[in-house]
Amino acid sequence: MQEVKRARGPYRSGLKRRAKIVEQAVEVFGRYGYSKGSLQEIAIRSGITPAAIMRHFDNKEELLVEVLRHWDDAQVADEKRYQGLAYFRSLRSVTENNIAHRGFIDLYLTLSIEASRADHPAHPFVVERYERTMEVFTRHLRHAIDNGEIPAMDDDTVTYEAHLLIAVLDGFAIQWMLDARIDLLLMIGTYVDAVITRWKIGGGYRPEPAAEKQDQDAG
Amino acid sequence: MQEVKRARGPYRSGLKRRAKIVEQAVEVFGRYGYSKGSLQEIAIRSGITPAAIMRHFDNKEELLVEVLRHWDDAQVADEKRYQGLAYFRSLRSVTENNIAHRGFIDLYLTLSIEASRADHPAHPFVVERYERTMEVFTRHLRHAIDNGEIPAMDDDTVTYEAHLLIAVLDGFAIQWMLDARIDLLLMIGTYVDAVITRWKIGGGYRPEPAAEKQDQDAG
DNA sequence: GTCTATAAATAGATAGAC
DNA sequence: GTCTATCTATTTATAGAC
Repeated sequence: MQEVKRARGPYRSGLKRRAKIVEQAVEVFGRYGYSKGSLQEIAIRSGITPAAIMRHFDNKEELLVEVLRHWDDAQVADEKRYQGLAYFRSLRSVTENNIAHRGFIDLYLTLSIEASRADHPAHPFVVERYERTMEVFTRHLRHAIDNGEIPAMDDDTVTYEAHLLIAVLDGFAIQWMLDARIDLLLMIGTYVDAVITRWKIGGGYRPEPAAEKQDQDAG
Repeated sequence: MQEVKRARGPYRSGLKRRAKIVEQAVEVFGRYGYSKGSLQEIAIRSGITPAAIMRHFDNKEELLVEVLRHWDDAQVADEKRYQGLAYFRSLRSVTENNIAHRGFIDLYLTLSIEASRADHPAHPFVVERYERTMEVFTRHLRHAIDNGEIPAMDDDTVTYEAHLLIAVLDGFAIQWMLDARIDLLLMIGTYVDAVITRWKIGGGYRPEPAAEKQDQDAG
């Protein structure tokens, strides 16, 4: 995380300062959200003044864009290294990495909620990132099916399992933010192992549109 | 939801106005969060001035407390009407109710993230509410076990399943906030049905502390 | 490239008239 | 009980010296 982009070019010190600002912005936006996270706070942490930040970024929104880009770079690294079930197993090490850089999880959750309104500067980014995650999850699940790692599922089930996995990851992250004592790695690892086992025995969850439930197994 | 507390006492009109303020505060805090949600916005929606709000509540934090109390009243209603698996089946109608009053879901998620810092005014409330939900879920799960509705699980599994259910509910809610077109009721209903089926066949998920996974089933 | 000083807008909160 | 007017603090952003 530190010492990235140690450029030897003509403006190396400028870039280092800029990287420092972005690094602190990740933490501040993660902690307080984009709206409430102030340039003042970011400036103090960077050992700088708000006015100096405005020399590096035209406005606050530009800084947010840079933060999101920085965040994305750190996340898409392992995406191509694993295929099928191996990809889902790798979510454990992804989680380890996220825990080590807590600012990113804070930022992700905070922005996911804050940017749910369409007029938020980060809204298009958050929506696009969510759709990309859905695409990645469904692709690897289909890959696992096509290669015989797990039995077939229909399209609705594949889509639902992807939604469910994202929900579990996000939901556990919320619990971890609320109480850092919980073992996030264990909870996510347990789910990943369990869901892979479930997929292998053909136990994908299939959404059934409003079947007028009879509660027939109630007593 | 409307017309609660139609008091016939000496100060009935005052209470009606106060209720109106709280009602609008739920929506504003839900939409923008507590910090960014302004008294100005609440005042305009209530057809009133910010100064008038301060006559009803000593400060902004007092208003938040009232909002949380109001929210809680609406939620704990059905808690005692169902036991064991029937309680988990009732989560479907709870979801229907939540969808009908979107402001509460917004408020819950927004505050869960925003109030994760210990210095937030709503932090103790959010933590306590989370622990209460854990207690309710584990109690009903144990009730289902004790009454023979489902096979036994060890304590760690019961706890994990409660964490997991909360994560799924929260995670799906996030997705719904980000894209209101998804069928939240179907997604939650599908999980509830599936997890009950899974519990019945003795398929509770059991967390296994760091067993130095061998990846032996990798392919 | 960073600083000090400051502008312009908005926040929560108070005073006092009615 | 609600209003107008105002206070203080904080926000993003700009101007200009160094």
